[in-house]
Amino acid sequence: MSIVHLIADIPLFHGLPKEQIDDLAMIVTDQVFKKGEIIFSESDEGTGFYVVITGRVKIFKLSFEGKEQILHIFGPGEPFGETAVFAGEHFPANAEAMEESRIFFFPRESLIALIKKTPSLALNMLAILSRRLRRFAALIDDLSLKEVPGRLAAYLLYLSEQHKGSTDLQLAITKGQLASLLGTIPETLSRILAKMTAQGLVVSEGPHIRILDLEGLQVLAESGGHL
Amino acid sequence: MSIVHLIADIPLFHGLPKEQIDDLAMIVTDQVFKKGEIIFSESDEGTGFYVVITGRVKIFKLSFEGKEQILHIFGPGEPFGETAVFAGEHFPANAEAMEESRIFFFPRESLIALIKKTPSLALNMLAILSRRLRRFAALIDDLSLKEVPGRLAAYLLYLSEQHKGSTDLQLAITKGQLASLLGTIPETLSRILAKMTAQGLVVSEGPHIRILDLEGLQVLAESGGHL
DNA sequence: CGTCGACTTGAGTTAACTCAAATCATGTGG
DNA sequence: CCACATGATTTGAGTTAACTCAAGTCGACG
Repeated sequence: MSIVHLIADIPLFHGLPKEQIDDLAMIVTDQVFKKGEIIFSESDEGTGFYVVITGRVKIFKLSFEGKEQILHIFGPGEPFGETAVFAGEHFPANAEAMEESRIFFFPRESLIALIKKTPSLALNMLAILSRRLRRFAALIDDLSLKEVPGRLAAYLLYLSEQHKGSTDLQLAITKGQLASLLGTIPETLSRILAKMTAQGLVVSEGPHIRILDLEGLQVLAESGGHL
Repeated sequence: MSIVHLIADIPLFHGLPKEQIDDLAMIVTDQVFKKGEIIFSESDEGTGFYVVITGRVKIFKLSFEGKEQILHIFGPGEPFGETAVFAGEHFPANAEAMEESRIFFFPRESLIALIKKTPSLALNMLAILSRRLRRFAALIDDLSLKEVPGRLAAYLLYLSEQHKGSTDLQLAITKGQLASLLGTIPETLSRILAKMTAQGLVVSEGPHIRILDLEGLQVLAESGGHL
């Protein structure tokens, strides 16, 4: 597929006139990152923003001792690194390709110029940032006010919703990564899954998890999460 | 001061032509909330956004058991509740006046219409949301990867920077609220302050905290925080 | 002076952590 | 096709930071 079509397919740019898409195609940088490659680091200067075309990218923070907290996992069509364009000089977190990924990079000035010309793009961008703020608020809520079982239950319910309410879930990430996403470590996650299984809430076999007691999980997620 | 001047003084609206300020003045709702009054709750529909004119407002989440996590404390000139305008139907958290506060309310449609007309406003708004995302990322980092002493140290250093590097700090909030801001409880905060005092890092007398060992605090904040 | 809220301190409990080791799946080179 | 290296996951044992509950202190204000 041509660069122009790939850009036009990015939800952020939906509805843009052809001319401006062409402009974007002129200035885009097309890159491929291998699995595990760092796209940018926390201290790097943010000279532009990125969009995932294929593959997956994780945005994460690292503690002093090396423990990681995943903030986002982005897939095709999703932009990342935009806050550096609008707010500051450096990126607030690290970005790494979780698998071989094709990434488009757009320099800062062109995005700002484009937004000035295109109100609908500004509103798209505002909507995206607002949704992320909302997700962050939920994550803070979870980290601060819920225990790990509650977070896991909430996550499983979220996955279930994504799949139209299916109770047959396939993890797209490893359990270690899930642990990092939930703000815990693999050992703890493993133990809690074992407990949930013992209580008949779920069945877990490798990356496949089946929800047995949807209501039970809901109670767990809402009540802060004591198993 | 007139409504028009008050609106023109809001940083978000800086640089707007007089005509549009007048438009805003026509549609603004001017409200006063007493200390402790709820401005909106998590489940409320977000039909617009707010700006603090005088006083202070806290944005917070509540756990099932009633523990609170403060997400923001906003003062004069700062907007809040905007994410509901761009992203969703309901507010993602609760808002309460921490003291008697004068609050302006702007309905959703007028803000969106204004942004369509005014690219610089869009960029202002994007910058504000980006800065908040950044702050949230830092908070998530703290909650997930640092222990309470590290968070407290980081907060004290932040306060010191706000006051041009002064080591004489005056808390603008109660220690209980500080605990909630740091994602802990008053008892824990009290104990940690006592420990820090015992180690000669700070002196704490009521709402007044003096930093004795700036470097020590920096080490504590950066290293995750073991006292 | 008494009450109320804010703060501190003590004692006991626990969720989640660290460290260590065993198990399992996968894939590669011989 | 097998043996071993690699990474993911699980399980066990011990430790700890931070929590809950309870009690007491302190200061401001009516």
